[in-house]
Amino acid sequence: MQFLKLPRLLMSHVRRIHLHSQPLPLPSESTYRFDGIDDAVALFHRMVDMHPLPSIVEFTKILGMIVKMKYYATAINLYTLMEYRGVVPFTVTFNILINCFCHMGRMDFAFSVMGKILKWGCQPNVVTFTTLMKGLCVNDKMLDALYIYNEMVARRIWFDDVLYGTLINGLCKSKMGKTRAAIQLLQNMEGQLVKPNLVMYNTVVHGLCKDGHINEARVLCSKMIVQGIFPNIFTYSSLIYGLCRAGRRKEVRSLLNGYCLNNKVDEARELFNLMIERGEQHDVINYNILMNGYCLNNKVSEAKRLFHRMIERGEQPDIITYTILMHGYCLIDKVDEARKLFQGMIVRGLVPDVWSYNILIKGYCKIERVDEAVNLLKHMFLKNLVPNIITYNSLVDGLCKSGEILDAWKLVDEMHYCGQLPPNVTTYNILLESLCRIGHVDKAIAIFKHLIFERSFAPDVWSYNILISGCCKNRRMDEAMNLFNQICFKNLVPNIVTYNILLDALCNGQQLDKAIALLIYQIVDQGISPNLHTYNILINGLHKSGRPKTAQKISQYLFIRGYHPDVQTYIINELCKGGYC
DNA sequence: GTAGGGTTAG
Repeated sequence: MQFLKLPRLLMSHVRRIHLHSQPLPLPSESTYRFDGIDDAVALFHRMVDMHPLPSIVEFTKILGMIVKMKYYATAINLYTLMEYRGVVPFTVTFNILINCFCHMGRMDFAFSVMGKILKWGCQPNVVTFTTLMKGLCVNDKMLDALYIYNEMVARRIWFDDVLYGTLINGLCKSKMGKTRAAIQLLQNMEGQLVKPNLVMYNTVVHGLCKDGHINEARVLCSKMIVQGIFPNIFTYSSLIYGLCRAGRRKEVRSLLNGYCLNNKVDEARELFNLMIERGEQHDVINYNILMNGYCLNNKVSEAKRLFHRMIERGEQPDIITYTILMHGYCLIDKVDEARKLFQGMIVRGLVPDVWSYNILIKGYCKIERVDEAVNLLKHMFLKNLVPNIITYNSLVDGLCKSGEILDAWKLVDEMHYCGQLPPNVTTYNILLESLCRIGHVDKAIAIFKHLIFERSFAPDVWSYNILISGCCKNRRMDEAMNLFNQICFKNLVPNIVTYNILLDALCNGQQLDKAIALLIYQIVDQGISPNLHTYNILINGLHKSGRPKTAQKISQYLFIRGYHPDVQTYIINELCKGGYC
């Protein structure tokens, strides 16, 4: 009866094989080569019909190859058939099965195979646990990884290098930001038989660089070198990437008009040059990382010079190189320059993708040339490129900023009713922000409620920030506080931007003591880091109200808690000391 | 026997 439970897909294979295939002997040397999945499935079916049955090793080999072809569901179905026909599986077969479930995101089934392993009298081994661990990491269930650890300890299974590698990679990539746990793991390995390797170090170095901890990354590199493990192209790439990012603090950029005083992109360049001088292997990716660093730090001309140098040296720019440069030009509103690069890319035989179109569309929208953006959208359709949500959101934003809010709504309604690419929270936030910007806060709040009821709109903290800011600007503090309280009811957490909006409103309303209380009892107490805006709002507010001493006290209060004021606050404080304020 | 990990860019 179990046969009836086999999926239809498998049944069709079964029927086909019985009707058309002649029994063929197994390849004698037990190495298989398949033209495609059908070929592999056909052989598997012939095998389950043989008398006597081939060994489990042969079945397992084929299952392994099917998994390599990424046909996970097929492998599971074939396993079921095999088991039904009386072939006795062993640990390796089960490991393959677990891998399939992990790839399909079915961790529950993957764990249930553990029960199966024991039922068949087999023992799980380090591969079993590594496979489960990888599945947990990929499916973002890092907390359950502890289970694996406990089970391995209980069963006295030693960690090998693959297991360590899996765990380190999982920790660095986890959404919970567990890079420090990965560093700890590297340290723990010091006394073990299994030694950390270059890839493990590179994974952690990149994790640190990605999170902006460039100095820690450098320390780790030094440790690595002491242990006789030398950096390679990946290590350099991550460090250059990290340095480029370190010089780029969003709030510093916006406040200091693009002049970054703590710019590390020059250090990134030095490292890049060093890498080349040392004769290290380098490629288009290294150039792209540095070019992007220049672009994001408002040094597009430097990026362009690097682009020419790259071509002179015979390195071929790719689609990402062009997109990076186009983005750099769009950031400084030189969209025509970006367009020239776009054309240049096509002349070189490169095919623009959705991403490169999106950069240009966003660029045109930003400089309020929405017609050009719409033309590009039409181009995309002609080229059979499918626009994504970013394409549409850029257009919606462009239409709003050009004052064509009705057209923007029309587009969003089309997205909603068409259903192929429904609007997301960002789309609606763009619309809400446009309404608040032109002072239609009542309308924004009404639409906000309507969207929640009618379109199952799930607002995020940004949706609330937009509305709260709208209320504050219109001196409607009660409504702003009401919305602020709603955030927690929705299981959302206010962020530093939410607080900055409220602080700004309180300072503007001369309610400085309330602002200070908010800083001390809500922001700092809840462990939220104040940013440069927080300092400026409060320190400026206190100075403007003639309370420079309180301003200094607040600075000190934050300083001793590890929050350091930034350049702008420092300048303001210095100016005030000199009596310029 | 045979299964498991791994590093860089928009």
